[in-house]
Order: sequence, then C-alpha cells, then structure tokens
Amino acid sequence: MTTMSDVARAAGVSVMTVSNVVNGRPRVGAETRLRVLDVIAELGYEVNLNARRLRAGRTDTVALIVPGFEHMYFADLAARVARSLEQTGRHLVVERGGASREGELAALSLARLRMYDGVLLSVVGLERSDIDRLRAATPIVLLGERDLPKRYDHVAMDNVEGARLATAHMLSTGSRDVVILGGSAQAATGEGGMAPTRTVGWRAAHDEAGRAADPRLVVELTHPGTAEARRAVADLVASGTVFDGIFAVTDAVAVGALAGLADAGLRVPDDVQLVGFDNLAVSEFLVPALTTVDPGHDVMVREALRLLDRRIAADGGPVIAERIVGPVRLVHRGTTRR
Amino acid sequence: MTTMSDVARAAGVSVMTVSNVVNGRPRVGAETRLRVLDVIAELGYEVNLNARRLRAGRTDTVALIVPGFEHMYFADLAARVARSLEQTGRHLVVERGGASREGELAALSLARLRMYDGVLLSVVGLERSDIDRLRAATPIVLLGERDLPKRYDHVAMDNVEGARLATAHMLSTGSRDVVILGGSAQAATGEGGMAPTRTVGWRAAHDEAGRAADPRLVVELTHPGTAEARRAVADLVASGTVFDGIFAVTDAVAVGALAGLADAGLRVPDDVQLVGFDNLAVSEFLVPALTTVDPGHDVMVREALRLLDRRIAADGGPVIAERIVGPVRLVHRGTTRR
DNA sequence: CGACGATGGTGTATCGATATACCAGGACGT
DNA sequence: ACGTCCTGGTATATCGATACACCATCGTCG
Repeated sequence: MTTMSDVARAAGVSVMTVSNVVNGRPRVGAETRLRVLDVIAELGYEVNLNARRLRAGRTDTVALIVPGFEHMYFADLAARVARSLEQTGRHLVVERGGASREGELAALSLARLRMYDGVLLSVVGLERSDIDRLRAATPIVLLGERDLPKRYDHVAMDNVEGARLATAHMLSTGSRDVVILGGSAQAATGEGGMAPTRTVGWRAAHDEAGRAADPRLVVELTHPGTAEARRAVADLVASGTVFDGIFAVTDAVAVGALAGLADAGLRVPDDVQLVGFDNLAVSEFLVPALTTVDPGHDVMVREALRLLDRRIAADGGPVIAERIVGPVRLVHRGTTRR
Repeated sequence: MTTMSDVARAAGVSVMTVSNVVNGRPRVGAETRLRVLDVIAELGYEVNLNARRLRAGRTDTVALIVPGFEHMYFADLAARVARSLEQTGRHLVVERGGASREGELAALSLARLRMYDGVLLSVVGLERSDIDRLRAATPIVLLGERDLPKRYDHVAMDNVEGARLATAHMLSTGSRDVVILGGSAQAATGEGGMAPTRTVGWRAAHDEAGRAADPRLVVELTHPGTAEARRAVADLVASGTVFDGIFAVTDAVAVGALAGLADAGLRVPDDVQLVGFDNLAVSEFLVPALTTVDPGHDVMVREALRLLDRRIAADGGPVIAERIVGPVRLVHRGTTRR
C-alpha cells in the first residue's frame, strides 16, 4: 500500500504538502499541485481513512442502526437516508442492532459509535434504561415511538393519529367490529412502543364514533410479523370471533392478514376491510391494493438529518434536544370501501 | 474520552498491560487483571477502534455492498449474512453502491475497502472493466451472475437452470405461450447479467419441450421493478398478445405482474400461470402464493463467507480463485397448476 | 550454588495522516 | 531602508492502540 510519504518522496515535497493537495487546502502552488496529483495517479495512492479518522476525528459517514435488515420498513428508510446524505457528500452505512437488547447494545457500544460522525438509531427493542446509560460523544438522533430520555433528539411518527385515521375510516365505511392485529392490551397513555400507541389510536377512533372498543378485538402478536399475523387471523376465524375490519399495526402484518383472510375464504373489502400502517413499497401492488397509513418518511428523514447536522455542527457543544412528530396520512386503496 | 493511558495511570500499570487485559492476552497476573478491569469499568473506557485498526489492521467487520437498499432481495441476503457473521464474533455493515456506476465505484474506492476485513460485493451495475481495474488489497468475494474477472472469487446462482425449471414447469402444466417478463432479447451464451442468463434458461425449456420460443414473448424492462412490470403486463394485454404463462425474472417483477393481471381481470393460475425468481419473504404471502425459484441463499451465503475467510486467512498471500454456482429449486405454490 | 525457564510486566517505535508553528523570500507601503 | 504582509512550503508532535524486544523476579534442578 502506498502511503502519503511515498508520494511525498516521489514528488520531492513534504508529506504535509501532499496532505494539503489531497484535501484541497489553499497553501499550495499550482505547479506543485499538478506534480503531486501526477504522482498520486501514477502510484495509485488513496488516503488511509483509518489514519485520517484517528487524527482528524471526521469520518464523513453516518450510520443508521436498525433492528433487522429483513424488515422492509427499514429498507425503505435506509434508501431515503442514503439519498439525502449523498447530496451532502456524505455516506451511509447500515448496521443492525438485532432487535434484541444484546445486539442493539453491541451496536451501540461507544467504541462503535465513535466510528461515525453521527448516528440515526432506531430504538426498537431497547429499554429506556439502556439508552439512558449511553454516554456517547457521537451525535445521535433517535427514531422511534418510545418514551425516550429527553436529552436526545427524537423523531417519531404520529402513531396515535395514524391508528385513529385507519380505524375511523373503517368505522365510517360500515365496519362494526374492527380488530387491531398486533395491538397491546395494556395500552394506556399514548407513550410507549409502537403496539401500545397504535392501540391508543384504535381506541380513540372508537370513542369518537361513540362505539365501545371491545377488548376481545385486541389481538396481540409476540413478534409482529407476516407469518404470525396469518396464523392469528386463522385462529380468530376458528374461534368464531365476529369481525368485519382489521387494523394491522404494520403493513407486514397486513400482508399476513390478507393471506389469512384469503385462506379463510373471506373477501376483502366486502366481508372484511383491512388497513395497514407504513405504506411499504409493496403495498400498492397487493391484490387488492392495501389501504394504509403513510408515515411521511420523507419528512422524518429530512428532520432527522437536520437534527443530526445541528448536533454535528455544534461539535459537542450544548444543544437543546427536540422532539418531532411527523405527519401521517391515510392512503385509500383497495382493501377498504369508499 | 478516556484512553488506554488514562486507565494505565489510574491502575498504576503500563498501557501495554491494559492492552493485554482488554484483548485477553495471557501475560497478565490475575490480581492485576482484576484491578485493571475495575478501573476500566469505573472510567467507562472503551477501546478506540480507529486506533486499533490503524495499528493492527484487523477490523472484525465485513461489508456487504449492495446496489440499493430498497430491493427486498438484498435485505434478505443482508439478514442472512449478518446472522452468519455474528456467530464468528464479527460484524456486518451494509453499504449501497447505488446501482449506478459512479456510486458503486465510490463504494469501491480502495480507501473505503480498506476499512473492512473483507467485502462481499454485489456487482449489479458494474462494468467488467471497472472490476478489473480494482487493485484492492482487501479480500473480496463477488456475488452476481456476470462474466467476471477470473482472479476473483465469485458466487453466483444458477440463473439458467432456475429459469429453465420455472418455464418448464409452466409448459408441462398446460401453458403454451410463456412470456419472460424482464428478459433480454439478445441473450445468447449463458454469460452476462441476470436478464440474459435467465432468458437463456427460458429458451432452453422451450427447446427441451420441443416448442419454439417466440421472440415476441420476450418482454424487456429497462429497470426490472414492480411498477414497470405492472405497466408492461397492461401493455401486453392491450396489445392483444396471446399468453397464458409469465416467467417473471424476479419476485419483485412477479409482484407487479400479479397486480397487472388482476388489473386486467385475468385469473391466476387459471388464465395465466406465473412463476417468479428469488423466493422473497413476502412471496409466500401473496394471494395466490407465488410459485418461485429459490436461489439457495443459505448455500450462497455460506460459500461466500467460506471463500472470504479463506482469503482473510491467507492474509494477502496467493489464493486460487473459485467460482461457485449455488443450487436452485422450484417452490410450487399457488400461481401455478399441479 | 549458579544456570535457566516460567511468569508478569515495562519501554519504545510504529501504523498514516493532520494540526501547529514556523520559516524563507518577495512585494509593497511609507 | 525598513517593517510588514502574503505566498508557498517544511519539520515535528500527535491521535490511541499494538508489536516487539527486553527486563526483573522467583522457584527449582543439576
């Protein structure tokens, strides 16, 4: 591997001059610059980023830490973040926390965090206390809906409102018994994880419509995923529970629900209406196309990067934490009636 | 930030002893080790990975470079690789090449590659000449189906055979006119990108069955994706083309085809059979469930990591490049007849 | 009793780039 | 003629951890 001093020697200048050329700093004469660039091209020199990072601190890299690569939801998010960052000449790497406490904590070790200029952290699977214990110097913006330490910047989506919109739509288009698939029985305050907050919105829609929210229609899923959702719908039908609407807490769950309903010979939306949450890329191509809550990812990503850049610019100085809740919007498609 | 010498001073030992403790090296007495560990815990010390990397070379991190995060296919791959790596105490980061030459080349700069112990590189979008120009010291394993420089290890899936299986199945279950959606008109040799090779398999199935492969049934897609596939099916129907089977070159394309067929009021599999390729997580949950070619990701990942580890172990020494073609398997589901 | 091998530990150079201070020489104003 | 500023450039310490060579005890064995 050629180093800067190899280049310096070959060009007959000091390493510092090479460094200045490489980084486009001004204190170099035009002629010298050209000579150095020639030598660099000839030797195929490239800067050693580890050395630069050690010395200069800067990495020009932002990390997005997600619970797992297999969730389509995060793939979508990652793609958006990457596009935004590239416009500022920076670079995204995605790591996975593993959706387990251990994995996410490992990804969160100060050691690892220090490798990046900033970190966007999806907090699924983390306890509040874990996050509180974190004493990272690296700028962090949290993505998620949990009740999180106030000292962090935090971009959340409006779970309660999204769930309310979804449920209200079904109630207003003729559904009487709307299941929440992937909800949480103990949901109360509007704080907490995704399942509880979305359950609160489901309940709020019932209150508004003057209906009682039947607790038996709250179907919990231990790991809200597609396969489990399909099974849950099968169980629901087998148990003889009466329902004519499903609010699936995520689109992934909705995909499973759609399959489960088809298994049971129930027609969508005629027998059962269905609304998801996330507006995944695949959702509009399902048959019938999935009505879903769009989480406004573009706004979330823009805001998250704004907050991150603000902290990076502050360079460790004090910054007042912000909490931002993105707008949500119901996307009407084929799994609901007009 | 606390450094190793802070710890050393506080514990009354040398930095080297702290380093030995941190890395679990033997030359440390039990009592001293405990004292150092105490101080580490107290000061909240964590090793600076940049410094370690600079000095020691090792990073314990493998990169997977994919064309884009939004392709579900790669999310699946990434999840598998991450799981495998974690079992060996290493760590995965995912970067995106951008599916454009520029992006992928940027991700490929020697500078960036040197940040990892090894790199798995999905070569979609790269020209052979770009890869040839690459003079990286970092171990690289290529994932993809292109005609690639022989000096690289290369894990491909059996595109020709997969496409042949898919097409043959439809031909043997009553389809007479099988469209290849996302194929390539000039496909010939069996080498090249995904579209050409899968087209070769499609043609091979026709040859075997003693049928003529009608070139008008090769539908090209400039960007093989879901939305474009849906449009293409609409165009196909509008043009009055007769067909009763579709081999979609990827599951993402198949999802679009399924939507397009539904739009056109065609029943699957009664009017048109459909087979995809990739066996995405979502495919079994489609309605009807998608018959597809399973690319044997588990084998691909295992082999790719084996090849990578072999190179990492060789530590820059000479290694004979291998080319591995994983097995494929047809997964029968609801979009085809028995 | 002296050599010798474990055991436990230290000092120093080094990885490759960057920050800082400093220097030579020419232009320029007064 | 002299101080001052600007331009173009260099020498050196440093970021934080690790590799290597070396050293001090101490028990023990011939």
